[in-house]
Amino acid sequence: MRSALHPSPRPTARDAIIGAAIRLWSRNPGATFSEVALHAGVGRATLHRHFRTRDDLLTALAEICIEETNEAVAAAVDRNASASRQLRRMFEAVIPLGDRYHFLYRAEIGDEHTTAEYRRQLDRVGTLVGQLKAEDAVASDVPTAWVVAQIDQLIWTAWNEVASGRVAAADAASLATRTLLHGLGKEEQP
Amino acid sequence: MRSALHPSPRPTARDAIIGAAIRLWSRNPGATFSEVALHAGVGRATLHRHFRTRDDLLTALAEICIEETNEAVAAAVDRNASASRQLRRMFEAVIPLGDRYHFLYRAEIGDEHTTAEYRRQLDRVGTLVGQLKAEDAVASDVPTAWVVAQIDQLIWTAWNEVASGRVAAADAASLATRTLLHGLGKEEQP
DNA sequence: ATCTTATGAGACACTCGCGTATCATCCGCC
DNA sequence: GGCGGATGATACGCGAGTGTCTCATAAGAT
Repeated sequence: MRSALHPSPRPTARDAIIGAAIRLWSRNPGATFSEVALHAGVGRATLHRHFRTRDDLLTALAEICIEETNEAVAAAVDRNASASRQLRRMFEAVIPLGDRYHFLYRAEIGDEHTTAEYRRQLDRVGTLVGQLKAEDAVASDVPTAWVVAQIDQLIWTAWNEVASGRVAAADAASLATRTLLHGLGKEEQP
Repeated sequence: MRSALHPSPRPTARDAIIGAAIRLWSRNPGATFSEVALHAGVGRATLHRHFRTRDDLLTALAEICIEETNEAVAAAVDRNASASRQLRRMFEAVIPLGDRYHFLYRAEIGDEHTTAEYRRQLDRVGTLVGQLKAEDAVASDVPTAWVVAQIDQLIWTAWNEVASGRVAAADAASLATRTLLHGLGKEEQP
């Protein structure tokens, strides 16, 4: 247990590692533990002191991502607003996080607690989809799972296109909302 | 060039390898060369005889996928039909292939020829998007890159949902078309 | 100044997957 | 029956990545 006077062991080191890992694995998901240490300006031994194994670091990042996502959504979404407005705000809150966490998309997280937490996020999206259907913003004959999958993919695609410079970051959230709710057809667009 | 008398070296072996690799890597992209050999009912040495390295096998599968996809699309699409109809037929033709080739989605193919061929496929989709815009099936203010990315993602998502049993295979193509062109909103649907 | 603590550098052993080589065997074909 | 090509089993060496350990050192706290 750490004393209150030493809130954490040299916060800078841990943060440097996390930052470097995110930056590195975003570009190369297969990057070595040694490379992470190198880019963090830290010895490999030190890295192992903070995160015993590679998986430990990975799951730590996943939990940070989930936490940060939850906070961003909670801060942005007004639960009294309409579901479609909530959706829009959610996109706006989450898409900017993509450049930090998109590499987790295909990461294999073994940790139970983390995967459970992720499922809860998807469940919350499922609830939102239910509300969207209730207020006729989404057709009720479309499987909820399909809508949830689309929202997930939309977030990823949005980040990907923004990162590659093909789409402006400012446009991404509205493009995503529009794609989901109204599609890319010409007729009838809000 | 192989003699006509020996059309190919024991076609069964090569085919068994390809089939096993597809099946195995679909479930576990990181599966070992040895595991592929095992599931193919073939010695690891034999596997190396047919495909010298792991990458050789991977790129071979990628080329097979591209080839098969091209053929499926060519057979299904009537180039005289409307662009939106072509899109629909493309979805119908390609989505069933997903269960065999979806694992290539995140595979890192180094081979130049293969990646070039893939780019040509995307370019062809881009051309189709241009036609969609020309006939006002897709709004012209939406970046073409975004539409192409959506089509790509739609194909992947469609397979994924079908494979997990959350969406019926028969519905996937029309869901994808509808999602892209009209979105999942309730109002105004064809 | 001293003592604690985190750190960096490096060495070490271990595992795993890959690629190669060897040899006996089996099958189809002449 | 004999021959040649393909195969299976096996062994070997190699390199990469990982996790552990030790020891000297630098930074901070008391």
